[in-house]
Amino acid sequence: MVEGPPLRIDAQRNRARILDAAEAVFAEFGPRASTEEVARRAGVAIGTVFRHFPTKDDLLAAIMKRLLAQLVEDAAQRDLFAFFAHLVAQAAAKKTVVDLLAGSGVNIRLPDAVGHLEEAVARLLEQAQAAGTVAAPVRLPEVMALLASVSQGALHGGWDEPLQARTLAVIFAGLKGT
Amino acid sequence: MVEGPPLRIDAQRNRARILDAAEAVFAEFGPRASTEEVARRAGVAIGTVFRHFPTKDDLLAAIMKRLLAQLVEDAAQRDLFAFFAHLVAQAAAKKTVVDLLAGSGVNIRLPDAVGHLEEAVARLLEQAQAAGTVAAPVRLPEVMALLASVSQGALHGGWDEPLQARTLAVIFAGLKGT
DNA sequence: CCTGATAATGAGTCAGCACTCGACTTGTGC
DNA sequence: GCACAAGTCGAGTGCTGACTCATTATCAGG
Repeated sequence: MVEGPPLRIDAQRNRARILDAAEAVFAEFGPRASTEEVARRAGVAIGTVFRHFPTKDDLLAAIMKRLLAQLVEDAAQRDLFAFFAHLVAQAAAKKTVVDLLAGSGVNIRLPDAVGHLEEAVARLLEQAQAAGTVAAPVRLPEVMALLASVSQGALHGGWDEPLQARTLAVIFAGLKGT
Repeated sequence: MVEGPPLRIDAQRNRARILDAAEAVFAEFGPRASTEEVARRAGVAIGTVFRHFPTKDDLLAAIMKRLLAQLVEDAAQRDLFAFFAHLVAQAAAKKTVVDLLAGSGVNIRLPDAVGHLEEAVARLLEQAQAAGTVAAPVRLPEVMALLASVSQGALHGGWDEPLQARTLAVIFAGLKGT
């Protein structure tokens, strides 16, 4: 993360446009969408995309980082159950995050960004256990696993709202324990 | 499913080899693996693969059908909980089934094969509810959703055995109800 | 302004992969 | 055996998509 001299303002603007376009495109078509499509939607030549992100994976990594940061913020504003529901509801709209949470496909490692999300969820878990809405023996790893699973499922399965609710109900009951 | 005249025996043998190779290759690399690799591992020229399966999707569909049939059989020999555990344990070894259960990526429709699996799971669910190990209000769709989710999660997350157990414990508790 | 550095452009390169097809080989019925 | 349909072979085709680079346009400091 070495910072050279600051970017020229047109470069900053393009960089931002590219990130926005990439987020939209990858959300719509998944990570397999072409870089050209991103460039087109950003209103920029393809060379420009590669000047800012030398590799497609770099571009992916950049938007993942943004999306994860967003998730951390979302987590801070909800309790554990609401966060689950939020993730599921958003899953379809955010193919990319979900795919990342799953570590699927692309060659990306964002250990610290994921770490921050884990911390946020850890806090929610503590609160829930303090409030007695989640049983004591439940630990963070299985909560993360369930979050990842359920968002994957929701994404690929295209669950409708009632199904979301019923599936989450089972998981919530499980977290609460007997 | 119109059957022409029976295949020559060498053709039958090659067809079987191709299916086996495809199952192995796609399990290892996912559906993105190249058809050439399948041909290589089957010890067959690429043209032969395409003679038997005019399209890559046809090949995918064929092995999916086999794998689903296998799953139905597995289901018949277990109770619902054991079947969950079985799926999770196998997930990593069977990228393809899981991806199919999810309907992800490839253009395949195998409605009846999936239907059979649903029937099998429905039977397990009935039994479990009769035995009181699953709460009455739980319905088939959420059970299927959980199966799909958890196998996705296990696949992409690379869970180790203790994590599998703990995650399943939460879900089982949820199914059993309060 | 002017000028050097910085950025944008987009046609072009290269590699991978699904799929084709004409030449060749092999099983099969007589 | 023989003839011919059925099957196999694998180099070739076309397309897609990541990435490059010489040229051109734009910014920023003096």
